[in-house]
Amino acid sequence: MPEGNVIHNQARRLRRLFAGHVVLVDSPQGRFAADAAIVDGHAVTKIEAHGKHLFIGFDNGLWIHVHLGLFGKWRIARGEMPDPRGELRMRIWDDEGYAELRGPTRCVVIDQEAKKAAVGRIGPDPIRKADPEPAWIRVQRSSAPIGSLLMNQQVFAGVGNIYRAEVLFRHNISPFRPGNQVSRSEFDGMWEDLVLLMSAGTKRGRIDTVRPEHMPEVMGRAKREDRHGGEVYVYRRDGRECYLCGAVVEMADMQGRKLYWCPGCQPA
DNA sequence: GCCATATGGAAAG
DNA sequence: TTTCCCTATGGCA
Repeated sequence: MPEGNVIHNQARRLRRLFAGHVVLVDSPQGRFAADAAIVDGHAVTKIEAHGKHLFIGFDNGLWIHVHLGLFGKWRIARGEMPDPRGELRMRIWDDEGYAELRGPTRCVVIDQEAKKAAVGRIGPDPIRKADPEPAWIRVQRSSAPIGSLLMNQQVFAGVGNIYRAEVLFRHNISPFRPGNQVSRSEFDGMWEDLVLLMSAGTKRGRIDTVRPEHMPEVMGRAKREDRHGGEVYVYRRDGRECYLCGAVVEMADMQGRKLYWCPGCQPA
């Protein structure tokens, strides 16, 4: 259940474990078996994360392309590989460690050209400190709500439901405001914030968005509330009071995903 | 056991 | 805009 920060974090861990190593690859579940055989026994040359996409490169010029989707999970560890358990789509391992992949939306072997095309399909990734100009152009020309544009991977690669809700809160912008009514300075502010928040999220392996000066207010209450690994202002806090203004945090469906915002801090 | 839920995205209509 | 896919887990009987 990952946003871009998690994918970049996993890429780093996989890199530390396997970069330069000859590895074995299989698919206990069977659905990746034919593809696994193509890279099995080859050396890993590089591992890249672009937005929520992960690419594992091999010395035969091919790549494993993984997208976790909503349910996908990696288990990455040093030591001896355990016996297969559950629906195990793919395993990569050597003498030093192993990685297990379950439930991905996408896991296929592709060539260099297809890899390049996949990267080209997505927008700039804040974690890669990409040039935000293409995102600004899309936002500025669109009448779609900014809450929807932030989730569009062709506009902002790697942003997911938590960062979407939180960055809008931090900049006091209503998720329903059309992209073409977002100013350049508001866009720049959100982009810079995403670079910092998502980079920090990559290092820590969790999402924290509460500013240091607000931590005292938050900590007193957060303990009794929903825990999901980080401290946030509005994500999954619907029905509870905003930490800053006291208004009740709202929730609505936006294109099939749950959207959270504070009507007090983010007026329409 | 059953049901709802989850940080996502593509295909179908 | 709706439907479908992928898997595990936690709450409830």
